[in-house]
Amino acid sequence: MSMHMCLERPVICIVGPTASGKSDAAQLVARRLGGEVVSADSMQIYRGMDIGTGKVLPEERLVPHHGLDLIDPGEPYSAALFQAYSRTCFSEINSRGNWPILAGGTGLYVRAAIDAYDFPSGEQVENPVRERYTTYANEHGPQALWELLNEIDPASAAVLHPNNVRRVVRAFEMLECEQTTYAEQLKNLSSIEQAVPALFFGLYVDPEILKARIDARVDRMVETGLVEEVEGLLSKGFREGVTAPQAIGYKEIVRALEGEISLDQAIEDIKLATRRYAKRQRTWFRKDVRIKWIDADAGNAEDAACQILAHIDGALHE
RNA sequence: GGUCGGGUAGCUCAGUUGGUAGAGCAGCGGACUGAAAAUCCGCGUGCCGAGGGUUCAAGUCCCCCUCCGACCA
Repeated sequence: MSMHMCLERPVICIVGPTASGKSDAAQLVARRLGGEVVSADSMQIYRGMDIGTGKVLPEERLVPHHGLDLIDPGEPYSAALFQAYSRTCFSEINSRGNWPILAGGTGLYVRAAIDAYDFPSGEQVENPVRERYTTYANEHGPQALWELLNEIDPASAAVLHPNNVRRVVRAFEMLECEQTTYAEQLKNLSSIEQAVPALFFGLYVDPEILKARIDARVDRMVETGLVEEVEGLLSKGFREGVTAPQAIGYKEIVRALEGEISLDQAIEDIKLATRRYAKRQRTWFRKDVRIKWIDADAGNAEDAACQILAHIDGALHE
């Protein structure tokens, strides 16, 4: 059950694609406003994954940060957990008299934090249903699994592509564990309802410029020890994780370390995967009409922060 | 200088006996409420190196020029 939060100050959301400069801008806004940053990033929650996720390191933090280093790479996590976590952060930050600044590129986490997303059966992460149906799809094919869903929940099957095994499995989970259906939850979202007061800002960077920035950033990651970071994680059972080993920058270095590809190839693969990720982020955030887009082509965090602060000022004096 | 191979989409290349062209990758667009840096769907973007010729019709055949590569001098 999501209840609507009352905060004295709206959550300042700063979103955008990877390498757009969200983290720096968020810090500067927070420092100026008297705020604390809450990261909405599905990979920065993992301890030890620092360089490859572009995490703001402790010595670089100008204000308190939340949402970083929440769990070990082997542990499961979910948007539902992030919803509960982020809202706890918001109310605590609020009670300290500070501004909550939500910054991140994981669109689902941002929406879970701010919007009236309902996660019916609480915070439970693991259940046997997921594995059972995934196995079924592996053995009988995606189409067969989809047809199974179509028999018991045609409405959900209708909005899911048979090849999207992940979502079809998720639909079964909702049926069997949560007394709701995939289609039903989708319908509830047809109009955006916010559960938390918020102002949205997006950092926009021209794709060509962003590509150059991504390339430079990946090179810098390798120079500052990405390979060593991955080696360290591997020795601590990194492979056992479900989500963490899928992170861009990590899966490619693992392949290089295993001799499947050269390091140079891994670096190229990381750059490409990051670019494609940025593309998906652009698509996700583009449709959210609440976002006020800030020109961040120059890559100047101070400047971006100033623009955001000016808009906040404007919004408060309306 | 000579011989051969090649010049087709951003890249790598296909293209039957002549009927104005198609794959992969990249790119672009999109979906997405419990793995989301994940998962999934859609779209070919073209002076076929330049010019001339044969033909109803040329990426395809002929001539010439040009560029790249290999080999021979």
